[in-house]
Amino acid sequence: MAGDKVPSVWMRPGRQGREQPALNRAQIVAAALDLLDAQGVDALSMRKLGARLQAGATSLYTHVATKSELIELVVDEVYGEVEAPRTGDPDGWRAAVARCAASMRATILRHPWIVSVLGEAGVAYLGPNMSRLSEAMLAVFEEAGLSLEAADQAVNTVVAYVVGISASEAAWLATLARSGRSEREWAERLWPSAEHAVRDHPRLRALYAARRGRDPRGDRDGAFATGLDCVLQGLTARLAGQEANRV
Amino acid sequence: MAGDKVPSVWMRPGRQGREQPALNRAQIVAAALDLLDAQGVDALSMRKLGARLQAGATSLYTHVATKSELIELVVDEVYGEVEAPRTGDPDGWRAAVARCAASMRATILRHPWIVSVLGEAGVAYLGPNMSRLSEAMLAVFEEAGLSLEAADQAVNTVVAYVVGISASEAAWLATLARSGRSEREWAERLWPSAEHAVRDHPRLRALYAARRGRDPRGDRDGAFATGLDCVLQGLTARLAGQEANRV
DNA sequence: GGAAGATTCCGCACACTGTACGGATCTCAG
DNA sequence: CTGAGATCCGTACAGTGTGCGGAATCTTCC
Repeated sequence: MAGDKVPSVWMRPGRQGREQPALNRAQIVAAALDLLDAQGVDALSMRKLGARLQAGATSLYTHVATKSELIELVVDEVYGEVEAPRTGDPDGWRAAVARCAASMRATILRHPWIVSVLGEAGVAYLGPNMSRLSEAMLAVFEEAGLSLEAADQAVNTVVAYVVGISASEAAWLATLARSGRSEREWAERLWPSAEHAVRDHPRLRALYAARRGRDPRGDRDGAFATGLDCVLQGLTARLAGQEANRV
Repeated sequence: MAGDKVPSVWMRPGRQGREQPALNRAQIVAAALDLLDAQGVDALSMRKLGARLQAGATSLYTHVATKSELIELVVDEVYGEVEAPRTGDPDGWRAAVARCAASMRATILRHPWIVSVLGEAGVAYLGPNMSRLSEAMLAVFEEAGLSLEAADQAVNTVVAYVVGISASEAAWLATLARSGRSEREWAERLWPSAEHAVRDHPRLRALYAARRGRDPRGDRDGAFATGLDCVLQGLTARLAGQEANRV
């Protein structure tokens, strides 16, 4: 009877004796991030995560209330990778914002699974990293001459564009990763289906046809920058308008 | 591809007696949409969906290869609610695009769960409704004077903004719906947590404080329109630039 | 008629999920 | 030494997507 239950703590060579707690939040979040990056969103289960930490699944619940909470933590962790803009950038606010936007896009593309988690994470606006980022962008726009309300507007607009376009790119990348094929090959395979969908749509057909031979990676950066330029252009105009109103 | 069988929606009396196939794609997709709208994304399971159609769970697999495919179909169905812009709009291309964008946002807010499914749906660009929408927007931008490539750019930019901002609004609404509380009440409850997150961020604190008393619903429409105006302004500038280059 | 083949429906089973619960083991304060 | 509290985890439960095999029904051809 007594030998029935194995005191598993002893059987864990690296980890036995509890001179220190074996698990902690930061560690769990980091492992979850690893797992997500390596295997995608479907592979994140409490059991697998526990295994990766040489711990039981339910042990995690000592440090994390629920899986959703864990995901929110991971998402904020990812936001931590975004390079926030600084006020007083010698290249001007536009360059600062553009750099931040590029960093944000790169971060999302580095973690494509984040798109499928965007709904779960709900209001992650309260995480420390997201807060830091928002504050920094607000500061830059204020410095550029916008009121706080207008700066908020501007931040929301820019972030919406960046997240929107990065999400569609990331969704594409994630589908690729799931299928394990190269982009060219996959497009080739997709083509018949696309062709059908596109039968009555000459413009779409022309676009698809034009893209067939080209490397699709190359002009995505350009497309992002061009669109961002549009948004910033609009903001600049608004800024000028506000100054005009002030005078 | 589309099941061209006549909708056998009429009387299904007992459940047995199969004078006509009892299930079909369109019906399943419609029921899934209903379920999602009524109960949110967590409530969509094959078993529950089957029950709602008075069918077994695995029966659905005769008409739908996989749950992901079903979701893609539902997403395209939703896109079908978006009012596509028409060329030759008497109010000009800008108004046409703005109307379409507003319709798109309204559609997303009517189905907030779509955010949590945006990752699954992956490349839904091939659905008939999404295709129709893309083609229509391309046509409008072409009419405005853009090349096909530039029009594609423009469409992507506008859609990214609209989806991005609507997604963040929808995520908020979905969290609200999950908690079943009124927006004001929820914000009240959230406040302490927000206050902590915002301790070292004066601009964020000012924004939160300013929003405390106000009705948050009212200026969201305005915020959307303002941001969209920015984007369109930028596109207009680009259009002018292109014309200048041509001359 | 009746037989052969398709199509549709579904019960069962399997592997897997998030997490509630209660007990085991540890550390530390008194 | 005693208790309190933190931490870890085995077990269990309700629920998931879906593969499989069989049953019922419809269609087609003789």
